[in-house]
Amino acid sequence: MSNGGDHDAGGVTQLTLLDSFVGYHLRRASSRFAAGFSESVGPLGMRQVLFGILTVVHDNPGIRQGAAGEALSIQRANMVSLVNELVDRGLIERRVSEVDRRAFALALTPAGEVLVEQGLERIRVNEDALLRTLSPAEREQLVSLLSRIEG
Amino acid sequence: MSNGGDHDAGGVTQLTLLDSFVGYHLRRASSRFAAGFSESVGPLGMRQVLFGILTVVHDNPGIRQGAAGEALSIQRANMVSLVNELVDRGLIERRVSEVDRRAFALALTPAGEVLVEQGLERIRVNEDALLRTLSPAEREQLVSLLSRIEG
DNA sequence: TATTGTTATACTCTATAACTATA
DNA sequence: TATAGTTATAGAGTATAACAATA
Repeated sequence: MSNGGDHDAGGVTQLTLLDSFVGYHLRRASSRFAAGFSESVGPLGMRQVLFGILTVVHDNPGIRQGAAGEALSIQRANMVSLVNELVDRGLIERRVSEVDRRAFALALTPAGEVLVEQGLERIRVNEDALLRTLSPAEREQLVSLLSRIEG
Repeated sequence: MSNGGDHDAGGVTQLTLLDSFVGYHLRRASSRFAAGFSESVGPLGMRQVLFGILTVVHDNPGIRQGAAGEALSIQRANMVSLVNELVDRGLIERRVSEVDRRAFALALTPAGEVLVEQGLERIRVNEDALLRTLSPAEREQLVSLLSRIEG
């Protein structure tokens, strides 16, 4: 049948060009994990960025707002509303630093600690599901390769 | 010196919790590659999404707009303005499909073909730079591991 | 009825520039 | 003069719902 040169509607879409690029696969895999995060941790009212901030503050109690953003590659200007959101929800305590009155020292509240623990558990379950096709060794290798190209 | 419990300003920020998660590393690596893409291909007026569409159309001349979006996980509604942009810039030709008059058949214009070639070359250079710390075998392994967790 | 593309809309993430208060 | 945080704003990616034309 002539289809006037149109692409075969029943055919498989080719991705030859994109397939050879690492950036393309990173983009797809990352977006898949982001979707999994939304499904599993979203019901706790958490987004990836917000949870990232919580964990950094968990690991570094009293950290300055700017330093927390720096660790996560979030710009100062964008940290403001994100931290506000966490403070408003009672997950983070923000007080003026005693060593530099320009700065804020961030710490988790008890509610914040609880939410971090709940989130971690859900992320673990989610990642185990998404990575089920990889052996533990392959999974380690993936993390190792990725951390070597992060910067 | 007492700092009232504040985080040591000169200390290294810990990322213990995040570090164990694949999703976190994917997010960082992907964002690094996206920045590299912007730097190298951005001057051609290309963004990752737009270039993705061009390559899919290149690989599948006459493909329906919706099928192209599907291959890239772009929703129908969001394809409209993206394809408009490419058509307005003379990179893609959009004509009513001869086999289904509801659909558009997409194809690259000569200018689109040229831009794809230019873009591919720049992406190659960029990826070689970002992946310089990996051996060819490790690079292949990374792509292989990533494609196994994409879907 | 189902599907293709469209419009309208909203939320989030990211980026820049100009401002304030403290250092 | 430089730094920490703020405000305002704009661009881009992504998501949903309702609609018209066609199958």
